[in-house]
Amino acid sequence: MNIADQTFPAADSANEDRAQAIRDQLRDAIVDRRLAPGTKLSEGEVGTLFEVSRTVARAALQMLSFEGLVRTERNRGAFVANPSPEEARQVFASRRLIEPGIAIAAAGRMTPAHVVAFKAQLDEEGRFIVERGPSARRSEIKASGDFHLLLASVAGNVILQRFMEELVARSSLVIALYGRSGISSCGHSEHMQILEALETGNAPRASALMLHHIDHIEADLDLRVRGGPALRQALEL
Amino acid sequence: MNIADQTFPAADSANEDRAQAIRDQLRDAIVDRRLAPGTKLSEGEVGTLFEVSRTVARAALQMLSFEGLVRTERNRGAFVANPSPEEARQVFASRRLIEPGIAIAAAGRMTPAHVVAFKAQLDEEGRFIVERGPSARRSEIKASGDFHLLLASVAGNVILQRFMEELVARSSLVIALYGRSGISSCGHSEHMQILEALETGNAPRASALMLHHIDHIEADLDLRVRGGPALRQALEL
DNA sequence: TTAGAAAAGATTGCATACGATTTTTGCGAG
DNA sequence: CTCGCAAAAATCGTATGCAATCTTTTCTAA
Repeated sequence: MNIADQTFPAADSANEDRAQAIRDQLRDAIVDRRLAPGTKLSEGEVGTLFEVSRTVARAALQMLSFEGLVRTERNRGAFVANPSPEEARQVFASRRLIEPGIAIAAAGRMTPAHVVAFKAQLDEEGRFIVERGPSARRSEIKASGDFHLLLASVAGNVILQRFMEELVARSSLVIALYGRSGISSCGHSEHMQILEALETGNAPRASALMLHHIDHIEADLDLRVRGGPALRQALEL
Repeated sequence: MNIADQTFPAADSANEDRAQAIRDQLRDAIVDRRLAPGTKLSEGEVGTLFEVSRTVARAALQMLSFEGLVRTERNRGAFVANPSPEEARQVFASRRLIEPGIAIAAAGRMTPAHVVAFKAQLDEEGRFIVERGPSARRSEIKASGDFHLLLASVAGNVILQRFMEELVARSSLVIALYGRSGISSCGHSEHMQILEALETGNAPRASALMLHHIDHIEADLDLRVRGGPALRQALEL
């Protein structure tokens, strides 16, 4: 696996917790689907990959399990989460509840610098959409999530920001699992509309657009159980 | 079945993760104000107290730091969180955003068993209010939080439920820090009104009542900085 | 007397070791 | 050939040890 392809520990992350750095890399790998749901992440393996002891690897896995990206079973190990359709629905129900409010808060705090950041974000997003292929699709899902994270950071509530980080990460997993193909071009245009509403300070419109946007994302999922949940459970791993 | 499982942490949690059991006890102590904000929680001390190694104590502290109840500083240790007024405002802003939606969801899922559980909860809450004294006041804060947690469990979204657990725990800390005295009797009656709306399936009313209730809780805080934030920062441990 | 530096002490970060539990493998009986 | 069972391997849970870092104390010099 090329998950730990970071050569030098950057000066910044060397000063920080190594477990946190490993968590970030693993999270990226999970959200990008380089690690498939259900993949076993043994402490020893993660430790050797990142050249740390099991202690540190274990701490990283524990953090991911708090975020819901990894499920751990006692005396068995850690596995990349494999969210059920029901979990997927709850993720989007949570987003429907939270994100319109975040959009309203953000609309009242937009600065020109924020607008610039959003424009750059949307440009990047657009680049991945014109490309095709599995790699571009992964980047597209990630970039789409980054839009929502940027919005949450503008809203200025660190607690809600952390909630959104978790929800966006889990959404990426869900989209990768249950997503249909040709969705996100429409998502991109909706992001642009939302930015427009934010720029003009039209909070109600931004909020309503966000709600529709989330609905559209969820509507483009195929949440029917494939072959029944029991079978799925039995076959996984 | 949702409030009944708050029994003694004896046989069940001995079989479970010990770190989790320690986390629960520490969280209760923090929420109950038996551990004052700013108190140092050294790994060794926690370990000896609970008769486990530093490894296990460390894991428990890490969990609490994820929940925002404990703040850890590298190479310095863990301390009971000391939320700033700004953090307090963000906690309640988050609750204003999330809890009305939870009330709506819960209103659509109430069963007679839920009603019984709520009645029992409110009875207990009332008992602590007639009593006076610091111990009763702590129990009162905790019982008041339990009402909101029960509501979240009825709503049936495990993700939102976890968010609410964090928000309620942090709220308890904030109330203990910034709360004025004679607040909660009014809170109790509001809880009863909310239950009434839930029983009759009046979701909009339950939602509106919840919003007012949160406003009232926050209004009864004194969030003025005491002596300036710089001084506060300088003096605290 | 006080400022500053050096040593002592305490605490965390991390690695490693060992027992416990689970999973896999190997082998013989049916 | 399949099934069951026991031994082996793998993996986790936890304790402990050592080095690094931070804090406190102590000692010296202006």
